[in-house]
Amino acid sequence: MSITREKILELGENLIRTKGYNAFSYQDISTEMGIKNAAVHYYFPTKANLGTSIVKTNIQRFEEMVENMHSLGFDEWKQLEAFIKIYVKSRRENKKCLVGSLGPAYNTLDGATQTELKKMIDIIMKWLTQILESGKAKNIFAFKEDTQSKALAIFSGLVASLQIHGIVEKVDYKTYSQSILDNLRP
Amino acid sequence: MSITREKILELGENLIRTKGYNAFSYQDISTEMGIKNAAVHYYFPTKANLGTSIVKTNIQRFEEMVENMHSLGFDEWKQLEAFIKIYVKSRRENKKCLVGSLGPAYNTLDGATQTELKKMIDIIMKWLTQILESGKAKNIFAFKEDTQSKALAIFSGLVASLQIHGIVEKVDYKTYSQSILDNLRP
DNA sequence: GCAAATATACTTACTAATAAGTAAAATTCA
DNA sequence: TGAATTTTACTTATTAGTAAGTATATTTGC
Repeated sequence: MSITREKILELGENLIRTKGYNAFSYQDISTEMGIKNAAVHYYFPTKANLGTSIVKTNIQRFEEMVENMHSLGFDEWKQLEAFIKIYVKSRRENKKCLVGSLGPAYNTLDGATQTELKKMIDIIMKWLTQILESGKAKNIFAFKEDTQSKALAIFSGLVASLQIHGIVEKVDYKTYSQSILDNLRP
Repeated sequence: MSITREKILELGENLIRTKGYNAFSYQDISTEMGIKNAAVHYYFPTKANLGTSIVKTNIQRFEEMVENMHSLGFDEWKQLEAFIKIYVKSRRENKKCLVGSLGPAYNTLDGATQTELKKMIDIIMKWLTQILESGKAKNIFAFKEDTQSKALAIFSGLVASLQIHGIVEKVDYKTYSQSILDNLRP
């Protein structure tokens, strides 16, 4: 795959995660890369196309991580820990996550982008629910709510706390993210 | 206060909460109201001005609600329940909350709007922390995490679950929001 | 091996639409 | 009347998107 294409995807993702989908333009990308905006259109004919590709790339990245964790024999605790680490890293880099960035703009997104975002959330939620379920069975996790609600609470908590932390620094993010795990301890 | 001004504020807030700050225009408001875009500029010279006013209105609304709950003698449980109800209502109306809508666009907002949004989050977080703290002391609530983290978890959970629920309907929102309270039961 | 054809990776130079914002005139209302 | 409100008629800037052209590789046919 082309290096230019890859760089556009990377820059586009960063722009979405720092300014939001409707606040970034092809000019932002082209200027940063020292190319013309038509060159960006060469790789991604429309902005919707670029947006969809960015979400697709993220789904792939997540699925590769899960596969990787399985092949490394990670247990449920270690898997959840690794997932939380993605958010700790995002916080450190002052970036929101893709779901939190695109979520509020959902109604303005192209149909294809909406479908991919929906798919992404679905994949993450399914994985998280399954991890919590089997972790509970093995007595690695303990919680009283139903698994779906617990999964949504954890995921939502990570997504929005990233946004809130980007605005007010109330609690240390590391402390907060650690409390998620502590709270699941049997 | 002018009825036109009030209607602009209301419409603006709805637009932010359904499309996001950077996706709505003065045209959206003026067309909907059957006036010209210059008339909107008469009340709110700039978009930043309108955005700031919308956040300020929301702060006021929240503070009035808290005052009202105090004068009605609501205990900590009832207060938290009332706060959660705001989110259940938003979900029913298919709207995100202001914090969740403006959060991802924070870096693109005007300085004054940023300040107000920061203030709003601060007020909500302080109130929530205090409710949890005194509720715990009275044995109305029980939780093991530190109060700040718990407050952030609850607030973040409400904010982002609204966004996620607007995209995928995994869990019934009522069930989810109920689990927040159930989880705090001693 | 080499010329012709074609694909790749762009640039130049636009267009059409929409954005925020403004100055001045017209209207409404008290 | 005079102040508040709203329209008319703009400007300026930016946006996504496109048509046409170019240099450089790469492939294909002979």
